[in-house]
Amino acid sequence: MAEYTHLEKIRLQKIEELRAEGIEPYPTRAERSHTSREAIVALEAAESGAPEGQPAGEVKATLAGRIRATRAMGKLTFAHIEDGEGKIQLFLRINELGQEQVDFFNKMFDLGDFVQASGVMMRTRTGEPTLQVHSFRLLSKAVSPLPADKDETLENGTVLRHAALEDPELRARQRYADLAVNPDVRETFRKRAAIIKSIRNFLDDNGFLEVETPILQPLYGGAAARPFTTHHNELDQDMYLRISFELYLKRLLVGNLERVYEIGRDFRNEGVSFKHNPEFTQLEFYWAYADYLQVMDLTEQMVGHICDTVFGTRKFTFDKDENTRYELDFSSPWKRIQMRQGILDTSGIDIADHPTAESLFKAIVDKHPDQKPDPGAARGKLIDFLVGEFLEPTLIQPTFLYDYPRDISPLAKSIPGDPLTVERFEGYAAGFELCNAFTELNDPLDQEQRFIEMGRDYTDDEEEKHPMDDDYLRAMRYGMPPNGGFGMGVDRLTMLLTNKRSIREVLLFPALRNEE
RNA sequence: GGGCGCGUAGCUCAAUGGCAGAGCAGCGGCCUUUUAAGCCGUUUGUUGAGGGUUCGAUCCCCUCCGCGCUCACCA
Repeated sequence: MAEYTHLEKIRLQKIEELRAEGIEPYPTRAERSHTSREAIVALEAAESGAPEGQPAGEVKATLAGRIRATRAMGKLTFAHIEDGEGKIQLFLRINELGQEQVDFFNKMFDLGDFVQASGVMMRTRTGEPTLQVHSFRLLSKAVSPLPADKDETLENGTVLRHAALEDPELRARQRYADLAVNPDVRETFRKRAAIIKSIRNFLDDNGFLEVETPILQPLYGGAAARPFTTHHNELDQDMYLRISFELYLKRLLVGNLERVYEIGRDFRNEGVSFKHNPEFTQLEFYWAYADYLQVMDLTEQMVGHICDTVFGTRKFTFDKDENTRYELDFSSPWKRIQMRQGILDTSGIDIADHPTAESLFKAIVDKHPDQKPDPGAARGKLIDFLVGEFLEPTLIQPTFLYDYPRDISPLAKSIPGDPLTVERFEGYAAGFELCNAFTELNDPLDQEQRFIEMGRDYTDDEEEKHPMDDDYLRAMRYGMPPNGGFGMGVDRLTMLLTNKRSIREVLLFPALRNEE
């Protein structure tokens, strides 16, 4: 049973009074002839002069929206309502409505209520497009007041928001209220939708087939992450929520689907941070007869396409923190840095001189006594450490970092003649990882060996071990075409392109702890 | 999980070891072109929860809950 606040009790009382007067506060149907924007456009069209010198016609409109501000002045009232496209002013006057109706509006209508208003478009003394209301009705009564805010328009035209809903917890927990009062939040999620649509259009136009693979899997794989575990009662079988799409999508290449992609949710039972949410949206594609260099080219084209179609520019501002602003340019080509060279340039260590973990560990602590790599780490993990400490922070402009150590890339194909290195790249921008791709391993015997190594050597953490996927190996044994694969976090791309510092700003309902 | 910080009215925020405040919102008035409308009056609190110290705690201490930053973790 809800506990009502003082403000809510007053509104509940109004609902009763309305019903007592025979007015339904939640009518079943609504009418609307124009959105706020359409009404303003129609007014401007009428003002700009009817064709062939006809007098400007009267613009009649029925609008619907939520009351966001009211200014009652006795015999007349101004209000702003907001719909999906913006705000528009209502003008209620006794001349058209009579004193009783104006008083009724002022007494019974509150901020947050949805209303429908019919009338004629006009301009006020200050020139603001306004609906002169001839009739109005309640569409939906709000019991709880929206988090109050007020917009002040300064003389230079900028809008200053007062008492806006800012608490990040409240905004995430009550996203509905956040969306209702913060138009920029709505805009972010429109952008996000447009980004995903743009990805689909690009891949569809390049001959890729969109597919759906299991989220609920008997075995997880394709990434190094702890899974969520669940149970199917009827089958009496433990199941996992997928941590990647990779192994299922590559099964499809075995089945002669040559270009496939999936956009969907991955689940990783890991920590939560400004760039990690337990569930996140991933894009993966696999492209038969291509290698990682071709995938690199396609990545540039795809991200460029997103920039062009959604934003109309390839230049973006990203505020890393209060004091750090990056101007990013996603124009082709991106910088390309070979990992060995990049590590040498930033840390002074040539990993090619150190083919064993022991040797590399010694080189790191000799050269950088302040650094604390894990003494028990495998060579690949130490290389990863060097990248994270020295190289990654320098990758501000969009950059492909390529040629990765084999032992942290169990699904990627080795470079011919270099058994320690695989054909793999990651795309970086603003210092963080955006995407990950490689020439996919298609040798079933090599793959089996990698699974064994991963289960045995890669980690002591039982949870992180790569489980052997026998069905995947069975698929590979039928023959898999050489191919290039790609994965990208859609949330992180959206963060970069919309200048949001936290993944929670681009997720409608981010994971939060239960409220008490 | 570790460290640091925050939690006060519907929203944004003050304040103090001694009656808990402002603006907005709300409620009652006045006001026929306002726009953070204005003017007069006025209501609203388990100060995140629990415990302790104290004559007295919103403030000091402890525990817990939630959030933020950060480190760890996170191909």
